[in-house]
Amino acid sequence: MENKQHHSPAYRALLQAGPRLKPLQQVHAHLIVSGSGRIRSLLTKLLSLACAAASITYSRRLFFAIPIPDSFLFNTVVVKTSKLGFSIDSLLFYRRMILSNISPSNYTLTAVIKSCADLSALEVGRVIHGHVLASGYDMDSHVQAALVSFYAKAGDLGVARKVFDKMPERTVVAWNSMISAYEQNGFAKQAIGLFYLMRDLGVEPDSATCVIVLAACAQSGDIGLGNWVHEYVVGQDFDVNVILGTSLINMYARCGHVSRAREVFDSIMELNVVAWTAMISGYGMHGYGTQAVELFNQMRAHGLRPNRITFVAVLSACAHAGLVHEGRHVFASMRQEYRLVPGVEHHVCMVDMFGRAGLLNEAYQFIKEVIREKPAPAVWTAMLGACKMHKNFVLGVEIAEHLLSVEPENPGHYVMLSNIYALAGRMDRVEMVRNMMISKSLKKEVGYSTVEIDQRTYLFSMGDKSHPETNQIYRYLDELMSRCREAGYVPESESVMHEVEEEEMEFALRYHSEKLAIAFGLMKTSDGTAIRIVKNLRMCEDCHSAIKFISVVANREIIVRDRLRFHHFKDGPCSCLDYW
DNA sequence: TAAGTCGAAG
Repeated sequence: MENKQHHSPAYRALLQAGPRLKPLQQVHAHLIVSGSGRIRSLLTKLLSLACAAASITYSRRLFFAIPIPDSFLFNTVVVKTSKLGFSIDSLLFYRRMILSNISPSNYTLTAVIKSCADLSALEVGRVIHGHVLASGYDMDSHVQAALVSFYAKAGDLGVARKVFDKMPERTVVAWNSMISAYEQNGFAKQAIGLFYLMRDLGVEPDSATCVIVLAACAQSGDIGLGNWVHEYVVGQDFDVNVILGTSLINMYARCGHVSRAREVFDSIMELNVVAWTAMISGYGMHGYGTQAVELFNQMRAHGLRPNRITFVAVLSACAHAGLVHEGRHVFASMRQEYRLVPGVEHHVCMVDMFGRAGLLNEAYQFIKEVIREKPAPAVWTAMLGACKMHKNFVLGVEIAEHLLSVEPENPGHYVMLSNIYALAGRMDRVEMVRNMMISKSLKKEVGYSTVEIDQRTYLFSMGDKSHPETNQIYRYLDELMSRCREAGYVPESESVMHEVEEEEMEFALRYHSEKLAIAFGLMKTSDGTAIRIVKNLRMCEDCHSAIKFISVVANREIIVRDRLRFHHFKDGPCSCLDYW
């Protein structure tokens, strides 16, 4: 590989071809004809460009035509395939490299660790971690950062943190990896905590940090930090590209500020499908179905091709806004215009849409006629929700029992069945289902709500007594509820199982976490301030009805984000129009 | 002759 060879006409021809398949193949043919088809340096450059051209088939053919690949060749092919997302190929080349007794470099190792991360291949990754230790590259900062994100993606947060803690010096990328590890595994609070620690230690966030932290803000509803990050982005003059922009859209939408989300959306120069989908779903979760459908149509008019996720967003927007006609139309266009085969998630949206609208027959017909193969449990779950909402006990019980037979370990089905029995007044059956749950030691996910007051977040769970002002909060809530009753609120006895296992029914209903959080919010803020609640589960019907009354008697706007969507309560009615 | 971190729904 002498310098003058770099300037050879053949080499220059390769450079001129660049990472483009056709020109490369032309030069390759020329090399063979002119007799220089076996020169190692030329082949190496050719292979490297073929990889860069993202042509995995051609790259593979080239590689296997080279008799004894050297370490540089192996490196090239492992690194490039990993980067292009051909993770399995990259691992296969790596194995071949090891078998050929060629030691991997730190570059090779970071690449294969990334491949394992993309594949969530925990076992293979562990083996490669062994190679890292054996090769002595365990102190390389790139390798370490890759390991942190690998363990996070493969689901072992503990080891990820261990690797992170052992790093002698942490680059901003290492911090990003670890913060993202928490965020991706649903620990938004820990992610945000680590972000504050990073700042305290004087590490400057970069634009990737912002993307990650915005996702954590979206997850936990932390609008305070979300706003701060947005200001930081502007202050640092970061390029608000489509990735950062989409993160901002998502954060604002999920923190309840749809109009801010829209402002960001309108400011993005190169909108892609992901950005459009984020905005559509933002409208959907606030119940703005018409805007969601309108934006969907604009997106199509711009010539962008919606993907499966876009369809989930539009269809669920239709479901949450009662737009049955539009939803039908959109669903039909999936196949007809885009040749996309609807999946379980789309079927669920449709059944949900019919169900919420009270069209139980249409929902049932859809399941029987449109879904050809055996309907997935999720589809039946949506149907079951509709039965509960519209009090069709006979069908509801039938479906719930079917679901229990297919998924006997899913606590949600027991809860639903129990609730339906409760609605039908069959308290004996309610008791029975509960006992089944207890005997199987199944636990429903614990519900909690948070409320933000003066930039601080307070967390409440059902019947929570951990707060120092517990007595005042409960007294305030009791007084509030009695004023609601005077105004016409009637507590419902259904949905008791929503978050409760053993507590007494009435106690449970009265002290659901969102009511506690609202009571605290009302106590601590002045008239005119909107109360913002984030809840991890769906709200039960009793709370939904109670909050309508609270918004009247306390004369406050109350905004609740539950697992699925937003509810804006103002002077009585809720923005979801009871489509929830 | 190169690398590690980041986006949409459920």
